[in-house]
Amino acid sequence: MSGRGCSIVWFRRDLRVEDNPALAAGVRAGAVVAVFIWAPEEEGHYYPGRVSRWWLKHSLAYLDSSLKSLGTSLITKRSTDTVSTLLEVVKSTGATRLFFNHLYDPFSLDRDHRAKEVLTAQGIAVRTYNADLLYDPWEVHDDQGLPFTTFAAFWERCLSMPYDPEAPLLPPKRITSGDVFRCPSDTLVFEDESEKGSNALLARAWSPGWSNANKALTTFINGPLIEYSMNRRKADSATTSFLSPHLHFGEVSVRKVFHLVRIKQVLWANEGNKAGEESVNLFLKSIGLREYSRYMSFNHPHSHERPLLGHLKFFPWVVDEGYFKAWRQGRTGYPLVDAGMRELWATGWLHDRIRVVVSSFFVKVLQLPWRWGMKYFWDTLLDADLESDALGWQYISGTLPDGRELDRIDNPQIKSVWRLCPTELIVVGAVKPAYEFEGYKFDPNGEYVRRWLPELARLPTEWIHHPWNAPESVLQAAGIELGSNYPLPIVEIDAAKARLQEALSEMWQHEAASRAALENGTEEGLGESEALPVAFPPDTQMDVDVHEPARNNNPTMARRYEDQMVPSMTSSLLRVEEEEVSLDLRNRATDSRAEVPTNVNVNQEPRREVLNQGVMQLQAVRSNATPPQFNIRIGLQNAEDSMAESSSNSSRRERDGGVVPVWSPSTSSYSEQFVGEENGIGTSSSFLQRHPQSHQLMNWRRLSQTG
DNA sequence: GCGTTTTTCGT
DNA sequence: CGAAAAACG
Repeated sequence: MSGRGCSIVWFRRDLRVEDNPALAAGVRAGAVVAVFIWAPEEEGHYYPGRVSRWWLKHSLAYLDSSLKSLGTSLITKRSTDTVSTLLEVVKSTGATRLFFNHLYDPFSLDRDHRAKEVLTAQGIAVRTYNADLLYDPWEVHDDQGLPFTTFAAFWERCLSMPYDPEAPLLPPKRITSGDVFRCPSDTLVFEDESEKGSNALLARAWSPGWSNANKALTTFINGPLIEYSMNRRKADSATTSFLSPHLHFGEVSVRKVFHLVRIKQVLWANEGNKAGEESVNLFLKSIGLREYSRYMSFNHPHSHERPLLGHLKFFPWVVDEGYFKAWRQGRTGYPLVDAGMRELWATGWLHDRIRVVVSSFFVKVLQLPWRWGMKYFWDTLLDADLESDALGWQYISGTLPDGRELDRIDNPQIKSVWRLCPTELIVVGAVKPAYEFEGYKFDPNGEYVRRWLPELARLPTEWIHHPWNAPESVLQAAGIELGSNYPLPIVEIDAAKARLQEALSEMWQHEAASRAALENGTEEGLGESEALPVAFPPDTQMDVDVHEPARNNNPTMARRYEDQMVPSMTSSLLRVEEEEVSLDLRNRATDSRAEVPTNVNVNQEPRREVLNQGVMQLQAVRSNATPPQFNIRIGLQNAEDSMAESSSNSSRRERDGGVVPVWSPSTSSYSEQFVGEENGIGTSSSFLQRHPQSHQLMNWRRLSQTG
């Protein structure tokens, strides 16, 4: 593979030189031009937030200096069209090969697919690799070759695959630089003047860059990991790994994390250290959730905008921007929620447990549309990650096949103890006032609340999580005047509970009506247009500050059935409306599909729908009649690859980078149908028990029909 | 100790 | 809600 021309190594969210298969392949092939392309407008509404861009800026600088010490440097390009920019880079450097690592978010799946097609058509050899996951999504499936729909089963399989995840690669010793001088870098601007001040503080707490990521990993493994199972629920303990932003940008490979952690586990197991072993399992589970988020995103490319189970689209969301604002500012009147929201705003960071608290409060108490919350997380979290956050919010909203349901209100009658969903806010037990509020579980001494809500700092612990119950004298002594320097609860919990039940019964009513309509064939019966997910509205319409409604505790407030509207919080840098994009893409995909190179032996069915390559493979695996097939294969392969390919089976390895995850935008109709199918379900769990396979079957059948 | 009841917890 | 763990007697 060496010889004429150099290789482009296209860096994206794999900003490291160690265990970077694309870089390693480039180095193996000869001279390398490393390039990073900044085209955030392509991410649609998910233009990275301020802190995320701050991280990226520093991570890129770090990568550049690492590459320089190895013999080349990082070319940076500003672009509004990544694929044509790639093409330019190829032309100007005379490259003949392109290497990059897989991403699994819907934007990347589509863009990478196009990149591969376009460059392959230009005679460029495109090779891609798994660098982000233990296993590529299409490697993990059940015995029938179908993707898992529950996390537990998925993760169990991951941990018992017939082959281990790849061992991490060492960094290259030296990189032969391609003709980088023929391809000048653009200066990338990641923060504007107004953001610099806020960003200045970040550097005190965080150090982006791949070798800092390694340091964080080592620190964690040698320190807090062993206590992980004990401490994981404390809101402010420094016992998490703090790896998530590093992992998001690929500064450290998850496979390296996995291997090192596993080694520790074996060690502790030998010593009979049960707690340590358990800690590792728990930590690995959180790694597994990250894997699962990619898995879900790959198999259900719309999971960042549509509930996976369809009933939620009938939930009457409270569309109240005043609530939304109060939540963002940490002025809901619930100390733990408010402390969390202020920490998020101030630092871009939240402990996982607090994320659950604030997002549950958002969905279940305020009943605001979940996507608003997800968008806010995206804009403010240092480790904002589309797939992980989508999974998290869907989990909270009760729309995952294995998640808990939205309406988990326990035994209201039996014991006059009720909870608004398990771990979240409230556990009432008349007997134990100290544990009346869930806050005490995560923050038993109120230290976390006091840190982030100085106005409550002088309140005794007894009342710190429910100041509205405190006697007036106590409040006075603490210098608190509720409704003045700290808000009264924005929503009474009982009122919220009643409203939630009301909303849920409304949801099921609508859902049943819709199902009935479907069965009668009168599909349009119940305001489908109203209930159908709508894409993002024009920014102005949702601009949060345009019209702030008076804070009303009025129970009859605006409710809407569109859970798809997301206020725009970033200054509008968006290029096009989403519909336009997908329309555009649909055409493009259809047009280009026929042009997929078919000069490769494995590409036996070039005309096959490329809708979801993972699925295609899995079907092949299941039937066992044909080996897995990749409908898109890159042009030039060497003989080894072809042989590996033709002898492949379900447990094949993809070390040598033939596969690019493919998603074509016609999936939009696919997901709609998925949701549509699920509308026929009364409760997801019972349905799944009765028809454990129906998810996949209906799903995949639909898929092949769309072809 | 061990059957029974209570509490916890869940991606 | 239902399984698993803890607490009870």
